[in-house]
Amino acid sequence: MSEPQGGDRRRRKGLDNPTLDDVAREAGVSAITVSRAIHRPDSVREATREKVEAAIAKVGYVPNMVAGTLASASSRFIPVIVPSLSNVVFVEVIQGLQAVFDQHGYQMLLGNTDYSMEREEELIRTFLGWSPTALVTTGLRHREGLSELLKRFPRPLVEIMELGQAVDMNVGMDHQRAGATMADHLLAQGYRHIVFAGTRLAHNYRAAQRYEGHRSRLISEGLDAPLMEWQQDSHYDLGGAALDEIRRQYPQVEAIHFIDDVMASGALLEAQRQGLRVPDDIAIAGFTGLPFARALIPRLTTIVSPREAIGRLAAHQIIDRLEGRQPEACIDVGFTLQRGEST
Amino acid sequence: MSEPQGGDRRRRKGLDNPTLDDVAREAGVSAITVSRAIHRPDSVREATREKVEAAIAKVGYVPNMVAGTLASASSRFIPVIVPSLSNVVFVEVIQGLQAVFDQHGYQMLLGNTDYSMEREEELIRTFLGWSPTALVTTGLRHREGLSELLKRFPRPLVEIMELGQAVDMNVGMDHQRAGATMADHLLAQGYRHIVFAGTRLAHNYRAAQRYEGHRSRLISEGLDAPLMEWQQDSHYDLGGAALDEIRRQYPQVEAIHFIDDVMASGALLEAQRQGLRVPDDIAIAGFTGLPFARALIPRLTTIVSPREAIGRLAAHQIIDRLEGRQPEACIDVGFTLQRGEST
DNA sequence: GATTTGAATGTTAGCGCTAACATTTGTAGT
DNA sequence: ACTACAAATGTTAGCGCTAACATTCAAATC
Repeated sequence: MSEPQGGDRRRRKGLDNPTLDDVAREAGVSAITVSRAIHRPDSVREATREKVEAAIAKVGYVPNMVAGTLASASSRFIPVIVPSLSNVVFVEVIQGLQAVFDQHGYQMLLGNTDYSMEREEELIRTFLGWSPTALVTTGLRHREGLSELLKRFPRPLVEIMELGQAVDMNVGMDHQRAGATMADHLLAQGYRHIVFAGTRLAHNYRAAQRYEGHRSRLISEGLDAPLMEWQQDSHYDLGGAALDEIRRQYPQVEAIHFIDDVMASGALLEAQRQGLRVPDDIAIAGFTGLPFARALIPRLTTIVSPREAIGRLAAHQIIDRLEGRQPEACIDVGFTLQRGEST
Repeated sequence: MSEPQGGDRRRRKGLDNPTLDDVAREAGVSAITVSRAIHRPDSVREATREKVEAAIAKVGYVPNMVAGTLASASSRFIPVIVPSLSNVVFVEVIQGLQAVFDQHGYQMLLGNTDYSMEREEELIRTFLGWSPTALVTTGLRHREGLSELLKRFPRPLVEIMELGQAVDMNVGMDHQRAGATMADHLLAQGYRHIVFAGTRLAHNYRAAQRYEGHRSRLISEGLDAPLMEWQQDSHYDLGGAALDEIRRQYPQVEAIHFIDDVMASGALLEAQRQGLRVPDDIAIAGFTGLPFARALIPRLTTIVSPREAIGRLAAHQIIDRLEGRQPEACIDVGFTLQRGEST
């Protein structure tokens, strides 16, 4: 009765939500005026804007972002690719990114590669179909085809976490130097039998870089730089198990340089459980600077990376670029050796 | 030369990426055939599909998801609204969701409310503009206007974390019962002076429900149920500070029931630092069941909630519904009291 | 009052894709 | 060969919005 039923034989479904046209009709203006009242309120007269706002409220209009994006050829999506969410580091980076993106009205699209470069390429290819405004991905190494694709991406692109030859912009730290710094610290403390304990280094190549830095220092002191590696994700329990295995394999070990604070904390607590004195019987060092690592007794010696800052800085590089400014293209966020009593 | 320059006076920019038409021309078929070859490969002849695939590779076609969504009135987006990413609980829920969504080709849109219901409404309204396939949000309480909007949302909707009167579907646990369970445990251990320590309970009302459960048990034993509350986010250091404040204010305190494992762990470690014996001088209980809480010495008594499972189950409810099955509408994931030596 | 000018609003034509219907092609049965 | 019918492909018309251009309107100037 209310609708001229059947009308044109060919009707599309839609969710029959109210559209711009409905608002326009209600407000007695044209659709484009409604669009302007929403997006650039200064470009319409105040009286018009008020009429439009009332009409929007009355019909319960929710803008269709998909149509807007298609028409304007630019979404407000920014995909963010990280290798893992199990690692707090990336969660904090994401929080930094999100805080800034939120403020500027951009929507993050989260992609998790689980440290697989194939998955990274797959994710990015899909995301490109959403006309993203910019792109954030982790690391400087990609599959060859992806690198090519990224080079052709005509919008801001930030590669985070490490430093080096970036496609576009870059925020991170020098992992090799971080590994070397910790090695120096351990050497300065007088330790000579130092084992590096890592997990999945083939995938987590940034951790492998830390080992490289560590190794080069030990070698240059004429020392061995043994590596113990586990093919599973870092975990507290694994840290405890690692302590045992390492002491069995290298009975004279004096210090263990762990891949991260999770493993190191697990080892530290296991040492206490076994009545080992830390650092006298065994010194333990981590990497990341997690809050609870500083709460442990003894406090864990670790390297603190400004994780949320990486996210914020990356987001700001993008926003700056989008707003026509010239951000620093490569930002070294640095790191800090945080001495605890565990070494 | 190659392009009829100027042609129509009115030309839109676009990113001039190759389109379906370009692929169609290259393959010598129509656009819709290409579309079908991509989305329902079984509906075209094998020879055609191969021609199309070759053409896609040749022109470097990337499907425009925005146009596809507009035309089909359904994206493959599923917004997920959580109150915080600082709390590991939600990170794990998200991982559960993501694992299942990934498998089925849905893209999560992450929204973070920071425990604000205004922000929740704002986020959901925006997300609705993306024609989402389904929706996941945290908690059963929403602003009034939002509840109305959700009731009218014609697609699968899951409210996670707690149990009760849901708009559509629901996965979670009974927080009041969890609080009561821990209170019972503490009472059974013989503690009579028990303090509940919480943070931002007005926002985090699920934690407030745990306190309610705790309180009702203590009251029914004729005991006081004092509450200490801090207006900041849970944190290790705050746990330590809380221990001090509580012992100052309630010198006879025997046990502290903390809002979560982070606070509890901070207190546990601070107790050790001060030479207090746990649980003899002070018993400490948490909530969540974080991995490292079990690594501490003594191990923390806590309540373990199946966090990743909540995510997985919610995602499966959605997928089931989308695929025409009839999932359980309300799933109680339960919880487990995990006894450590801290109580 | 006629003219200029900038601000406010309107008209038109797509953005790139897919639903719905239409047509052609292939395959079997008689 | 001739229908019968399904499978494969094509044609057409939008999805709801905004860019680009066109027009109208109001205030300012002569």
